[in-house]
Amino acid sequence: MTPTLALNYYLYTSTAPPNLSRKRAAEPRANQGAYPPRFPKWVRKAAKPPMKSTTLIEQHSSSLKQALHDHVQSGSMEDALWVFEKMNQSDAYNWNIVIRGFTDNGLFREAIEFYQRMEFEGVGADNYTFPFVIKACGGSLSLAEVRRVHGKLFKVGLVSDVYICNSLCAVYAKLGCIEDAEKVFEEMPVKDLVSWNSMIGGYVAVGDGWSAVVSFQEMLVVGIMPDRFSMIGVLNACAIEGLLQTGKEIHCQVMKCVVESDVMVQTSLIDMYHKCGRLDYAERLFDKISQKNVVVWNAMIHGYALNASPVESFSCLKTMQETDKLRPDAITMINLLPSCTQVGALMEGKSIHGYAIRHGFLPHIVLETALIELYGACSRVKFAERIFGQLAQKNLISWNTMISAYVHNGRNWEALELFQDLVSKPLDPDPITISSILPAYSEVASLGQRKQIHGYISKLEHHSNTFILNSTVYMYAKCGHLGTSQEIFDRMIYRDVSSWNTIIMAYAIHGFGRRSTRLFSEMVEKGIQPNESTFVSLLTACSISGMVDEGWKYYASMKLEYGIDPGIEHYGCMIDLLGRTGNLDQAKTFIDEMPLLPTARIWGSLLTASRNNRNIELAEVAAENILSLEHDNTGCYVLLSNMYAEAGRWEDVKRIKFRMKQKGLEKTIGCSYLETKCKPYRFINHDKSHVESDTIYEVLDVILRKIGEDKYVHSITKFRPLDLMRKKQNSAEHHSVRLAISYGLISTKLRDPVLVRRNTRICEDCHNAAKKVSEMTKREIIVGDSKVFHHFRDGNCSCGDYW
DNA sequence: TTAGGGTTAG
Repeated sequence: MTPTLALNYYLYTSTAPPNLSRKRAAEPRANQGAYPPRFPKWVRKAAKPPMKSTTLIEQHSSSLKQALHDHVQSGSMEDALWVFEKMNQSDAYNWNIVIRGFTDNGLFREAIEFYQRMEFEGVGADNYTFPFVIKACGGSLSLAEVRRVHGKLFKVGLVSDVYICNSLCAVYAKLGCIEDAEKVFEEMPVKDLVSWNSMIGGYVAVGDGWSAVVSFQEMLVVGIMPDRFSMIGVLNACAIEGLLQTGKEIHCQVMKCVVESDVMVQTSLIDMYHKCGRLDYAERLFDKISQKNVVVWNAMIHGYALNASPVESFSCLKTMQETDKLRPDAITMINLLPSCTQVGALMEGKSIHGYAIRHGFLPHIVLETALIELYGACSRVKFAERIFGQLAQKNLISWNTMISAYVHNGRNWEALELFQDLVSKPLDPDPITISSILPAYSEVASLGQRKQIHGYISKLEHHSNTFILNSTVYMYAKCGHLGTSQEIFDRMIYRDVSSWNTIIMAYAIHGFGRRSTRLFSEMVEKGIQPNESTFVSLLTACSISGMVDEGWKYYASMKLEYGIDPGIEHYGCMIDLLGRTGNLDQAKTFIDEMPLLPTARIWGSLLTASRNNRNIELAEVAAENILSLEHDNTGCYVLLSNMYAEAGRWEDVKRIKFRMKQKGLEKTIGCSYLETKCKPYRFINHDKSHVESDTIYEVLDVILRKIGEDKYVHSITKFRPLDLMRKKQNSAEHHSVRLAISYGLISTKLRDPVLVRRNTRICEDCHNAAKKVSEMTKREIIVGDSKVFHHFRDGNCSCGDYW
């Protein structure tokens, strides 16, 4: 019989099994795997224990009690039960010790079942029994059991016991039922320090930092002196709400009382300063701690990651190991991984993964989720999938992380499938799930499917959540329905800074920069404080709409008026602006002088600028830098190859193709999508699969004749004959975007715009043709490519011919 | 013999 089975055998039969093991019933939790284990029904339903003679036991009752204590304290629950069966079982004291033993050893289910056996045998539970039982109910996350025990308290007249009420407050809050905790607290005739601490901790547990701070202040008003637990609780509350000033005041109080040198309080202070964005305060405090433990080092590593200082995060790890001779634990790994994710440090992330395996930290759901995020961010979807597939337990965060990994890597169909899978599970999607999946809907789903998800969201508990509405606004903008975005935005009762950032960005990607800047002014007038993302939206608007002077003005005001330091995204927008005006040298100098390490996104901006200004040398520099950061950036290879082709450098085209083949990379097949009457249609170049293909081609031929593009004309004319032949093969005449526009013109209402979406950038020839078609047909044509939406009207494009 | 505790995923 295995130790766990033996333990249950004792629990229900009180008869010794033949091969009694002296081992512990179960090892303490090393990780968050499936624990405690489930037991077979036949063990649970074993017979009621027979009555035994207690004469001998009574003679040795004192030594038996000592033995019971010893076994419980050492976690040997099997032995404790063996002793218990020899004791006086009408004495609640003995039952309490066993229940406490189970609870302290994480065997919550067993604790509850043992209490039920106590009830069954008619032994009256007392004021000591219930705190242990309530704690066990909390441990097993059993709200129904807590309520049952709570009801019992009324019957036995213990509903006012301060210890029991404190336990109830803590457990209700832990299970997310803060109103129940508040009710118990309010009805307590006597409240002590622990009661207040339980409520402060309870508010923190449900993420309500403000109420926790108010509770703390009320506690001081009624004359109760805070202890270390109060300080830790209220500092957590300040961290949640970003209340730096209150946090500093608490720090002053800490300095005045005995808890000043308490390392736990100091860790909470450090964490609070990090979460309030004050690395400097956190560092100063950290340096003063003479005896640093792993937890305080972990808090520091986490703080650096939180404040976008990944290098410092890794330096911390080094010093912790070399100077303090401390061994990193699973939490160290969890705190380090976001730093790897931030800078795309795949090798370092893999080392951490290896370390975690070697040191037995896995399975660990938080650590594994952090690994999924890392691999997702580093485009290693297969690794992420493998970890996700092997998770012993999946929680909502792990599902959300895997969905985000798919979306981040453009694997939108897989993301949708996974989301559907999640919906069929008992887990309820939360605002993070919805905001993660909506970009996939905006990329690949049909309008019908998007309306379906919108309907699904409106039935969710969080349907009016600002976070979800912001994502919905962006989803409609990203799939070309800017009007719907504006309608949802207008109907929002509460708009936060992200709502404004979203709508500014929505107009930005559609090339309506003026509208974006007007919205920014409106936002400021309404007293909304812009943040870093506001300026990303605003600078994107200026960049896409070619508003160069305004761009520089906002870039300057960001720091001067709002005290916001430019981040990598802002620098990217400025390089786009410089590229637009043809200042390639300035753009390169800008990159060289940037205080941040250039990322692939930065080099990507330079590459776009080089392409649009036909500077192959600089494009090569940019591309090499991108490929040194992202070896499998297919788009980068393709763009460079197209530039060589346009310049007639066919040897270089061959060289790029060879490199791509060597790396197993394939060019993304360019597709154009059109939706009419909620039916999606997909076109590839020279596509003839559509049932109305003949009509589409006939209409296209007529249009091309009318706009003077019926003969092969290319933007670059200096080709050798052989090159011209190669070019002819790639003629834009029947490119997918033209086929989609042609079908759009004949299948939609006359006054409606034709909306086409592409998975890759629209080529220059089709861009020119679309301008002419809009002029000739007097129809608005909208083409959303992989970067921006082009609104073609009266022969002009909203992008100002730069994209 | 009872209650509350620092760092951990988007």
